[in-house]
Amino acid sequence: MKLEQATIKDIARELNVSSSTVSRALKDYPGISDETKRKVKELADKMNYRPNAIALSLRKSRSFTIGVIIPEVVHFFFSTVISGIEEIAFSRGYNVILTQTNEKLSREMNSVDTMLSNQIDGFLVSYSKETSDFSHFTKLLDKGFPIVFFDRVPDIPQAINVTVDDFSGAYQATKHLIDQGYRKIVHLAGPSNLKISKERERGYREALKDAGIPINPSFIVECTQGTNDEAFEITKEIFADFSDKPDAFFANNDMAAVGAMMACKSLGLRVPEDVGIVGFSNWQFCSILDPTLSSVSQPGFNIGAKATELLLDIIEKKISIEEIHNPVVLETELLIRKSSVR
Amino acid sequence: MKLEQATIKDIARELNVSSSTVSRALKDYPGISDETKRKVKELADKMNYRPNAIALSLRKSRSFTIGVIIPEVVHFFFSTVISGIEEIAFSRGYNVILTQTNEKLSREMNSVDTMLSNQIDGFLVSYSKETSDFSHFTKLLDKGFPIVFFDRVPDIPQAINVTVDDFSGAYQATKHLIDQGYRKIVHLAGPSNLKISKERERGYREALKDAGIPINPSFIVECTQGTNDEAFEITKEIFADFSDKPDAFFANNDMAAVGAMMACKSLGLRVPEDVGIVGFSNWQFCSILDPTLSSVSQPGFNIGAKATELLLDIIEKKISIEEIHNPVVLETELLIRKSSVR
DNA sequence: AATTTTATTGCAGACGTTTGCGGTTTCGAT
DNA sequence: ATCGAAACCGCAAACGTCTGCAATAAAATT
Repeated sequence: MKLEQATIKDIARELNVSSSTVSRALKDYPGISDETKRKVKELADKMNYRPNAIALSLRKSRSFTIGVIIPEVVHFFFSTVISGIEEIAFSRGYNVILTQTNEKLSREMNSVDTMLSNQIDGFLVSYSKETSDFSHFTKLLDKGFPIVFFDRVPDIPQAINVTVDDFSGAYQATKHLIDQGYRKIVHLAGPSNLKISKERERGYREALKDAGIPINPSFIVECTQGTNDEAFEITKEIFADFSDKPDAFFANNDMAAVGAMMACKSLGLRVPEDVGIVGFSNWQFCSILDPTLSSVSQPGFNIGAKATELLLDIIEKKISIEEIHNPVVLETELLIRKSSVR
Repeated sequence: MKLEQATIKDIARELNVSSSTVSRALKDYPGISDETKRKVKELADKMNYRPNAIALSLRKSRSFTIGVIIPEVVHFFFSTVISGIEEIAFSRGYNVILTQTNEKLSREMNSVDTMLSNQIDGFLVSYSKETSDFSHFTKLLDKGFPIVFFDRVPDIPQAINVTVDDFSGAYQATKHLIDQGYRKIVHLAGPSNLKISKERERGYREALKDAGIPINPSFIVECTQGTNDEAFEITKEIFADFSDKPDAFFANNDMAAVGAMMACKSLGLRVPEDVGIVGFSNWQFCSILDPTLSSVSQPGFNIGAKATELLLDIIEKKISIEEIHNPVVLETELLIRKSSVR
């Protein structure tokens, strides 16, 4: 079922000129008569000529395609990032090829391989939860291959990273809870091998410290899954087990916050009167919950857009890797809604 | 910054054989001595040889890449579909290249063009709201180029479509409301140029008809945007303007249902006691709303998976286009939650 | 020893483009 | 009439891979 696409050769044959002439005419090279250019362009139009990008890629060893590797597509944050990536890539004439790792390292490595053999010009990656060894990336980085990491970024010197200010977001969120009079704040933390989790926890700790509130280690609970069911169970256990009941939750992500909220409701606790809750990420649903959920917004679209701009600038050598000494950190913003204001 | 990838030629030079021999050895062609094969493979391994997919594509005029065109990535339903697409494509050795149209026809046509010039093997498309002329697709279809449409599908004979049973889902939802004793059911409809909107409305009408409830045309209101804000306003207007107040809402999508729910709450109406609400799509947030939102679930992942399987089967000529006489219709399922049970 | 078979490899051209370099016209100037 | 310079165009090679065909060498057959 192949499409019989017209090629430069076809045009050349029809017009009794060489393919070089056609190629040059189409590109308005100097040294081709206006008459020839006109004829070539006319025929090209008529034959519906479309340059074969594959042949071009081979010739130039460039594909004008970037590879995106993310853990999961079905995720509000990541889909927003993709949108940002797609937008910039499209406007600058690049294609986006996409794979999700489903949080599996093996698949991540596999994807890197097939994308490389497809001659992509660079990578945009947010690595999987399983990834702790980055050699499949450092090997490439060391050869000068363009890679930009976003959101989940590795702690290696060569890497170019685009992140949000997790620390500040978490700090603001916790401080806000304190300002509202909450004192016994539980932190539903994320997987400890992710830098973002650590940063958010650090923000939480710092805010407590600055307010002179002692940190209760048992108030920091790791939610490895990050699902609302998990957080629901954990929250119920907390209220059942602890003699010192908490009066607020700062969750590592919105889903966990929802779980906590649901658990509180099921225990007859009112939000925000009895318990304050703040999430992280500002997913779509925050504003339609009851009560609406306060959350730290991450500019997903901008992350994608910024990372792509950086990558393309590097690919097109508009900037050198050395220029980007320090990581790009985008601002987070605490959106205060009803769940944390009493 | 190009990656100095080892090529077949490099291996050939090193081993003092021709590139043909290397090519054949790597593929275990007959007629190459085991000794040569061993040496070639060893060196290929050592040199970290990776076949150049671009060169292959050029040679075979096949790219093992499929193009996906969707209106928006940041959309629970579509991201789920993408996930299904990605899963099947990956397992069958295909790449996925993605673009979003942002509901713009011009961008849709543009994407078709650049993907074609990238020699993709086939298309997976859900067209934009602006698209009413399908000539950019029919031109290809007539030449036998593989395209599978999903969700938003055109009503043209050549097209191969994967949809869900919108009619049945809407029918079930409406019937459920009737069974629960609601009588004055408003339908928040979708854009009328989309087939899915029409099907859903048809299901709504049919269910009313079968129950012997007369259809009130003013109870069918088009929500062109499909946002909760829009539905919020529309719902408030309905309660303000109509002397005959409705007691239930069946929305074309979940966001509209949320808008209706919020409007009801703001008017002091209780859900589900005073007003029953059912949405469509079963977005993630349905089960975390208060009350939880009944909705018709669309198997997004399966839609993506099924559409991709079909497309790849056609590409690989496992099935002929003629074989697929009637469209693939996947089942929808009404998930009854609290918002519609009194 | 001559001939055929078999096993193993190489040549060359193709996929569609681009591009350095050289070739042919044409024309004005001497 | 001769020369030089524009102006215009074509040749051929290259990107990396595959493959039909031919070639060579070695082994088997007569």
